[in-house]
Amino acid sequence: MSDRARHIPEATVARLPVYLRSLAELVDDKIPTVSSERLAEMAGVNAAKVRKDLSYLGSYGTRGVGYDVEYLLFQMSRELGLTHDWPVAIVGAGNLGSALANYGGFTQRGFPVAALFDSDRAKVGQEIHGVEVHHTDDIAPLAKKLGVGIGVIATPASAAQDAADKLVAAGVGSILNFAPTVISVPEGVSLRKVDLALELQILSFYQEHRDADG
Amino acid sequence: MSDRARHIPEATVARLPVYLRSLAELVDDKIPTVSSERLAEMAGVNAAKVRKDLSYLGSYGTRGVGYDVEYLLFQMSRELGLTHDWPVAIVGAGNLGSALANYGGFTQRGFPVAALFDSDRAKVGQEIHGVEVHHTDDIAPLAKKLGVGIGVIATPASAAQDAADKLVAAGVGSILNFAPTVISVPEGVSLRKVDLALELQILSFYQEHRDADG
DNA sequence: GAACGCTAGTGCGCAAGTTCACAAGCGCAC
DNA sequence: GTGCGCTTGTGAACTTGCGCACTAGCGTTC
Repeated sequence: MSDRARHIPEATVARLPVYLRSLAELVDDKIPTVSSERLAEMAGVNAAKVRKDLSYLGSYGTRGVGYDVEYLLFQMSRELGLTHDWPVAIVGAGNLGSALANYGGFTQRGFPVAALFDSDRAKVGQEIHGVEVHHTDDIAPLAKKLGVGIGVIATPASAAQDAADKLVAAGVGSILNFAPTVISVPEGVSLRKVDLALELQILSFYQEHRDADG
Repeated sequence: MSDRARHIPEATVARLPVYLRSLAELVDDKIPTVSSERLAEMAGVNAAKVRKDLSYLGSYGTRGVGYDVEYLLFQMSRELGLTHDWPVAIVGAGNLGSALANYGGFTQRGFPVAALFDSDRAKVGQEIHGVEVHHTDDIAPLAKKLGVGIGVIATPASAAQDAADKLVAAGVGSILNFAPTVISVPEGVSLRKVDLALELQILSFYQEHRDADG
């Protein structure tokens, strides 16, 4: 069980939070057990996939019955590292950075915004949603001091790589990049990206080819 | 050439906008031709993958030389359907919806915000970034009238499915969902999702398992 | 015009991910 | 306690995607 936890496929990891959300809904509705089929429906995937995904966490189901919702929720939270908070640093206090800092969903889900950074000295010292803006030169000492493990890049594309380098230098192990550019990080650092324009362009492709393809 | 355009793999489609951005940079720098290797470096992928991806669009390269940047940029824009604007409708005029409407990047990249919708009558009639807020009941007639092909859902999770249904009823063929929930759409409608909390939870997993895995 | 250097295009084996289908096994009914 | 229905867990086939390594072919030099 704990042996195979080391080899959870990426695709499975990306689905775990979706299952987690579904389980949270079931807890709210006071539903004690759930079958893979029901969970699959809620998560928008195939039932076999649910069972295989969950099997990577261990054998937490009961044949003929299903999964104990609360127990599975706990085990999954533990596996995802959500039993404790992850202080987050946001680099870039422009429109997007401010919006993210103001967005309560982060703190609520265990990702409190511990610090904001910007390279514009005029912004340094300001408070956004109760978080003070610091200069990007201070990323390393401050992020370390605050125990930041996850960094969010909300800078313009031109400043993104520099922000990433500084976050990595500060010991940050995971980066979520909102800047519309490719950034590179050393091996061992996790990197994910969110690019709104890119998503729309992908949809544009399918929209453009809709008629032609039937 | 045009035969195979019908079968471009999803993974390739998702990378095309990244190449497009790289090509735009090259045009800005007045660089006339580019090799697959250089393009791969800029896009953060493998050179062979670049060549294979581009070959789905047609044989636009020259052996021994590389790709003509402007010509490839044009062909790719055409393929992605970016030679004309795609009016977008945003459902949900809360924090996120407003932020998206205020974000100039959409219009700039050919996705003008044609309409905003909200179920809260108090918000109807307000203007956000020059776009009037309409009631969600009016999605069908208005979206059709404005020629909206792509819809963005920025509602709370509880209202997301209803928003999707209304967009689909309005003839919208592609939906970008920001609500933290799974929504279902009829076959033939493209659906992509952006979920910030989910991304952070995925990073949390790798952060939590960093030490154990070496 | 022949030979060489360079780069696109692609066939093929491999890896990752998905799905089917079935065996294992739990709980309930009688 | 025996049998039946239900649901998990997983082996195995299949699909998709990746990347190496080779071939095709353009342009330039001599």
